[in-house]
Amino acid sequence: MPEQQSVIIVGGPTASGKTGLAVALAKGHHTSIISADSRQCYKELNIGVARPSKEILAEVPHYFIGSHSIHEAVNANTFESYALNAVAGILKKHDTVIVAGGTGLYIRAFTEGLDEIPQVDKAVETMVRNQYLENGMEWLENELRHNDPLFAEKGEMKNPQRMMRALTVKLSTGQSLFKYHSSAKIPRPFQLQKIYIDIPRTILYERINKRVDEMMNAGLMEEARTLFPLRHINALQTVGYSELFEYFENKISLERAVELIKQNTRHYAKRQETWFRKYFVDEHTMIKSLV
RNA sequence: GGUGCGGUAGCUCAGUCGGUAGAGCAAAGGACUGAAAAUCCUUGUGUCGGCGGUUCGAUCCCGCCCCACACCA
Repeated sequence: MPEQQSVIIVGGPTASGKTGLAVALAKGHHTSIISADSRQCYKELNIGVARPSKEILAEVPHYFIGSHSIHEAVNANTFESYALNAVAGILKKHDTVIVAGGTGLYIRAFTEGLDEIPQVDKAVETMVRNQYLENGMEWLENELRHNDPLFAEKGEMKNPQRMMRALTVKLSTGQSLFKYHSSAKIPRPFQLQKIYIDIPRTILYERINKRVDEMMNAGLMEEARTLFPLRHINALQTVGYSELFEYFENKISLERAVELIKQNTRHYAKRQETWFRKYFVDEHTMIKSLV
């Protein structure tokens, strides 16, 4: 079998040590890293999203770190094309690329592809959102029942985010969101190796708690304060920022905010584990425990 | 020392006009194809502070004790 170019995926929950492992691998293969992280890609976010240090970024070329603005609409689709494009470029000079990150959906979009769904009508999207904010779940439920019975029957009818998306797709394209879905994986022109970092829950939680304290010492509060006026932007619905925004609004104490950042980060890590448990189940996966 | 108010799930508390009890949060599990660090779903047996008494039956009534808080001395 001929030597093939390959992509090494490094996944794991937040604070599990993905950055360290990815950097070591990248150095070993003399190659670059593509971050698969839905928040580290924003140039306005640094401390709170545990972006790799300047030193690390200078040592190993990174993609999708500080590459976008919170004012841009970045999503799984954006990442899929961005990453495929970056990988193609890197593989012209190297045989291996490292893709490391904690956003499961992005990694899957990159390795397996998303189905083609036409661009939705911006005006429709805004209308749906405003109507929901004004009239609530009942309105969303009724609209979906009338316009997209398929989703109403099989979709998550208690999840406003998904419901809004489904309704928007249906109203702008005339077809149910579910009609666009196929479970087909899109083949990629490279071999995949997957590494999952598995750490005992209690140790992971200790690391998270400690890291949050370090972030606060590093100036997370100042970073959040400058972003406070923009707090309604989607990209800022982020653990570490939302809680401090509440503190700035005098809704909770600083002590409570820090406590909540830790707790919400733990929740986040748990959700990542759930996602990855499913994604990393195949013969190409290597489970690596760093403890 | 006296008086008052409490002691119920890991935490905050509700409740049982006496028939062994339930919410929120935490925690755990899960879903998830253009907001994914988001969004959503599922899961609640605990000597109802201790020991006695009354009762067919007490976590609920009575007595004593222990603990916490508040006030008075």
